[in-house]
Amino acid sequence: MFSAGHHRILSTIGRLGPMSRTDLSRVLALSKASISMLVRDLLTQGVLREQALVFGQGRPSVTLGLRSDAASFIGISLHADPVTIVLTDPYGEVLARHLQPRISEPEACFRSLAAVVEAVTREIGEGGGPVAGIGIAQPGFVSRDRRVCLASAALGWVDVDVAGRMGSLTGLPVFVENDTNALILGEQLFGGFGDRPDFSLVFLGDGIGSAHIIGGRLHRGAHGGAGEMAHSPIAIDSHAALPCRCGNKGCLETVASLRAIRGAARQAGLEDDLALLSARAADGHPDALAILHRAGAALGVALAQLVQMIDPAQLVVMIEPDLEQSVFTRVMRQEMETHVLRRSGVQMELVLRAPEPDSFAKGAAGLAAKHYLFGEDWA
Amino acid sequence: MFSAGHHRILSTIGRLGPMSRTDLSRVLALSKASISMLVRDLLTQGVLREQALVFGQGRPSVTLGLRSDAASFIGISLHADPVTIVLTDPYGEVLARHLQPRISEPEACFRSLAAVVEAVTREIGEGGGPVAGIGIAQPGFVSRDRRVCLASAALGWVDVDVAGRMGSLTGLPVFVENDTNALILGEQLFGGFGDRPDFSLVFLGDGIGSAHIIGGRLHRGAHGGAGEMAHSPIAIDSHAALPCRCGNKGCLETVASLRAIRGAARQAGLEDDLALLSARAADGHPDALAILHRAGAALGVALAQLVQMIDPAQLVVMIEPDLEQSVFTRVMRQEMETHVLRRSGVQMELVLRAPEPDSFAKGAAGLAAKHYLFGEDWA
DNA sequence: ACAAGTTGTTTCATGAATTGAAATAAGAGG
DNA sequence: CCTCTTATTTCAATTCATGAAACAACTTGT
Repeated sequence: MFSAGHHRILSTIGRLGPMSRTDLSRVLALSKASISMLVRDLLTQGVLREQALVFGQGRPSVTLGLRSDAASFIGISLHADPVTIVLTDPYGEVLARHLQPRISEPEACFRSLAAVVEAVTREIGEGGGPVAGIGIAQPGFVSRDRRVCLASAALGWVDVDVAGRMGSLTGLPVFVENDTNALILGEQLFGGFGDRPDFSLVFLGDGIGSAHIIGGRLHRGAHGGAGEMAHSPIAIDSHAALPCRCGNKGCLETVASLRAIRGAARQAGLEDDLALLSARAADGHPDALAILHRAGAALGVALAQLVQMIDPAQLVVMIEPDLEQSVFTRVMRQEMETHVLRRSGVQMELVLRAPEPDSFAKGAAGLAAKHYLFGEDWA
Repeated sequence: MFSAGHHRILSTIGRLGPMSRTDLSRVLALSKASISMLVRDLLTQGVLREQALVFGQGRPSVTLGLRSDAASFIGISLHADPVTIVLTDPYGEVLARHLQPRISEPEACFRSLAAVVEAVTREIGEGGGPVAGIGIAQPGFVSRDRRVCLASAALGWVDVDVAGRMGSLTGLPVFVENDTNALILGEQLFGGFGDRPDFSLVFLGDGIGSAHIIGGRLHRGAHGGAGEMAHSPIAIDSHAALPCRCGNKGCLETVASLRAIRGAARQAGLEDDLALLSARAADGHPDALAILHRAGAALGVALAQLVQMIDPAQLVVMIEPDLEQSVFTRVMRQEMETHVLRRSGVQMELVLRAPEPDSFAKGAAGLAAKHYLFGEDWA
């Protein structure tokens, strides 16, 4: 379909936004002649469009952008129950959304998902292009080729050939990825931060996950387990260290996860609702303050360790808006900063971001979009 | 000098060891025709040699190896006082070694180093090829282009154009790198472990440093600060947390560095010698045991965090042989393992390795060797 | 000893990707 | 209307890599 040259152009425009042929020639270090030919192909194929004239000295340049109806992508999140299925355009705009109960038995799960994919594909109207692929985000470990779920505790899956089965049910290319990894890849492609070769993402939910983009590529680790931080021993020597489901004590997850925070609130006789807890803390309720302080401090220490080890240009923390304005975030930030050595003039950017309900599914769609735009070996 | 194709062949043989043309064609996914031509060039240029016949079915294959007299490389370690300067061949074999006092004032330092380089270059006899470049390993931060020392606390340097000055003094290409980074790059090239795309190295000395090879490339971080672990807050809530020179308390360095171990030994009224301390611990001396146990446990926790976050295929810990057989190492390993979640059947390899006196200088020479073998943009 | 089979290496004409230089296009500014 | 500047296209040439076939050098079986 596309040659390597075509993919280089598409991925550049996908990452850096619309630009002229001359810009492309500069960025890609290719001759104007090559760009001219490659762009012509992409225009006739209906993937790019000439979308504006930019006037300066000399002949105006024509900015080239992705056509939003070039192709559509399906993203499926198995991160939580209900399962989310979205259809997006190449910019990550959601064109359609479905929710479904999560089914653990693989075959039944795939059949019900395939039925939704079928329906969504048929529903595409004027605005959307043909579906180019399916991305699936799921908790657990995924094989390096993004086809097989090696192990997922949450789903109870071991060595399930997700891409194979879904592929033969739908006839579309399928890409499977760990949920947090899918999330960061979605951020990378659709997040609108331009081209950041090195950044990390931490997701705070009922569990805690992190993922890293290093040198522009997802870092999956030698065994696909990179980014595990939920069981980092943070409160290890504290006398109050809680036992964790992993068998150790004092894991980050036992203090800072939303589940842990709600649990601590219940134990203290408070409502297990984050908004209420934050409000109580803001009013000065000592137990509420203590719980959020402890959780924020623990996460802050873990973030500091991440920053020291990985040194990302930017750290995106996905956190419930209910917590964002609370003492939790304040303490987290402060604790992180005290434990990060800083060379003068050098600063890492910390970004707080509220997870949207579609975040994981959009990330999953991004997997398919990356394959379409970037080609076979983009990660 | 060499084309990209030539570099691909040289780097493959440098990393994976000698191999036949047909092997190269398989590994590099290039046609036999291309390999044939490229190899011919390298043979006539005296960089490769046909070094053995391997008999199997059919025509025997000719293994191609790097000629050890193809080129020599100079490595300079500013890691500690005395400065070490070595001359190596492309296999990392040390052909000559010089020691010099470390001079802080940049210009004087460069002049004295350049004089040694001059002398070493003249001394090369039969065995060695022409000097192809100089690598410099130094504590502190280095610019992304490996030319400028941005900041080095140990040397007191800020924005010193090391490569520029040394280059004009010697007329050779110069590459500067952080000392721990140079060490891991040396391990990668000369370590004899073949081709490991993902591994990490921790150096335990008076300070503690780590470095990571990710996807076959050094991970330097967005600000060149990746791998910092000396100030990871490990013993953070312990009542015995010691103040650290960084201003915080409970940093890894305050417990596990050799300096800290020796300091703790002195405080306990013991000799500040690692071998003696290990021996005492082996005899059951309670203070010695406590000191080594505490240090080993702290490092073990830090290693666990590293493994969880990065998930390397292999973790090389460079540690004094005096400690290697002691309770320190035993506790370190055990503590690390209890805090690493393991998926069944998946194992990370922990390698203990004694630092040689030339380790840093050899790593530095490796910088120049990589440039020679791999071409401009290898990291 | 000889033929057949297997694998490694080289040769050569071909094709694809990319390029530099020149030509052309489309504006701004006088 | 002319000149200057910058963007884009055209075109012939070059570089790079390739597939197929030839050639080489061994092992194995008879």
